[in-house]
Amino acid sequence: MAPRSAGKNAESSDKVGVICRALRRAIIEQALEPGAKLPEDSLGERFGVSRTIARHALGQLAAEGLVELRRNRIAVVATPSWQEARDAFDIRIELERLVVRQLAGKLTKAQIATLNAHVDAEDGARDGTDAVSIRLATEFHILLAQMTNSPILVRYVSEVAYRCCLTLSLYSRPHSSECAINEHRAIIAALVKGDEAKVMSLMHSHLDSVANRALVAPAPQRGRDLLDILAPYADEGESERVVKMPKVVRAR
Amino acid sequence: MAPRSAGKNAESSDKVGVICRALRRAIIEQALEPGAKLPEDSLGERFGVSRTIARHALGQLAAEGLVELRRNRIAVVATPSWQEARDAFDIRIELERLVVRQLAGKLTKAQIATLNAHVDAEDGARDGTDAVSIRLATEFHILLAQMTNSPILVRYVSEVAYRCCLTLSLYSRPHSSECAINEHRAIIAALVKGDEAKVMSLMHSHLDSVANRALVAPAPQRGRDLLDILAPYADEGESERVVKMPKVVRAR
DNA sequence: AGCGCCTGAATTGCATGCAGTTTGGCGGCC
DNA sequence: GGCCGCCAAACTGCATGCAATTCAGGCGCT
Repeated sequence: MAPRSAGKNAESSDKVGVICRALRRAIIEQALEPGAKLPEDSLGERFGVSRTIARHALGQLAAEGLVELRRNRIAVVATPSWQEARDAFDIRIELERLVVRQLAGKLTKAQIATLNAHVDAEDGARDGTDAVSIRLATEFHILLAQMTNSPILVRYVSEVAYRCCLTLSLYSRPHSSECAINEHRAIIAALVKGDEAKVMSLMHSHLDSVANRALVAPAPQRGRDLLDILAPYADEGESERVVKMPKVVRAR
Repeated sequence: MAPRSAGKNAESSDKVGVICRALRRAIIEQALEPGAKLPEDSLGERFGVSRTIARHALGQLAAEGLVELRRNRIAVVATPSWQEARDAFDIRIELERLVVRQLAGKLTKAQIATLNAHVDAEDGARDGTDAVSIRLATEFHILLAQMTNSPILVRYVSEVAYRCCLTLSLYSRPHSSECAINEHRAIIAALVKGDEAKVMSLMHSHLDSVANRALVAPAPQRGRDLLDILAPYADEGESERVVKMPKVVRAR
């Protein structure tokens, strides 16, 4: 909540940053599904800025892998392939092992309190929407990364975590996140105890289980990613030759 | 060399991409030292585009951590702190272990040939400038990452490798890179042999040795990063109250 | 001489305008 | 009826212009 004076990257306090954060959040809360169109005009209008700024924001998000930018085409929310999702989780596991390795036994009391408070919040939001639960769970991991005081690590963990979030909305069954909360508690406990090996294996299995629960199977027989792209829209417009986008930018 | 149809990110074939690649290369070859100013006009003029495009390119590079963007201030080539450099190498080690783990024993003949050719090129460039050697060594690692066919991994390894390059120009002694070449050859051999554990430990020690050779010491008594920032300019303009930038954007 | 203010040049922040490309739908043709 | 080509609308790619901010140097004051 605090302004977080640590430099972060190129989007603090300016309008581009506002748009980026808003879109990121909308994406990970699945208000914007993969494949949703993001026209520069609509974005600019929605946020009260010109296309130039909206465009710049899209560029940043594309660099993070959250949106896809094709030349002369409307930007869309990224639709990672199943393989990319798998890769993202692999990378995430390694990065987060690094995080907890650096953190084991080195947490301050205040940090421990912060983490516990966050997990309590996760617990409290259990009866809310799935989207909020997912966001909070993701933010727990980012919170951990931030405690390493390594901006680079924060950036990479954040990015890859967001990316994983994105894939959850594509390939995941509606899952209960209770176990995740317990696993978060276990990780905090191990971190406090300072057992480096333990906490690394906990984190590993935690992420691995999330990945396995989420990335159920390569889908029926997905030889083409076209199927993946159409998957979210399979429940309506089945008689049309070409599937129209059910929701565009959601506002206006 | 092929157009590489794989989407990559938001900067293929457009002018922004050209500028990004040029600047990246200039930075890792140390033609642009950390702290060098990058005014939008000069960039635009140099590349024959408008400020808008130059600005966008700077945004992308900032997202990669190669340039620093401060509001209302001229963009500069990033000057990572010693700690950030250390962190970058830590992350890089983990990521590249992941790379070689996926690659061990799975290289095609063509890939092996490509790798060997690259190392030969490194060898051939040994009597060239240091900058070229460093670039080639870095590109070897990126080449490896590309062979995983994981775009995400490619992106992260590239970024972090570039970042490490950047730090080399700040904290490294002029080192001979011959040993690095031999280590590269050893890694290829182990990859071909398919010994996963061996290749991972080789990669680990390879990067670790580079890091240790490079990041010699925390510098005299760097309580302030101001010292780090001024370090590259310590050899001239010593009588001035405020140090002027020795070289601006190098062209015009 | 040293210090601070003040002013102009340099530079960024951002919106707008125009040109080129894609899109989607309509009408004609087979 | 189905298919192909054309056309207008939508959208992006990019440059330019204007306002706001920073920066550098000079001037006056102490």
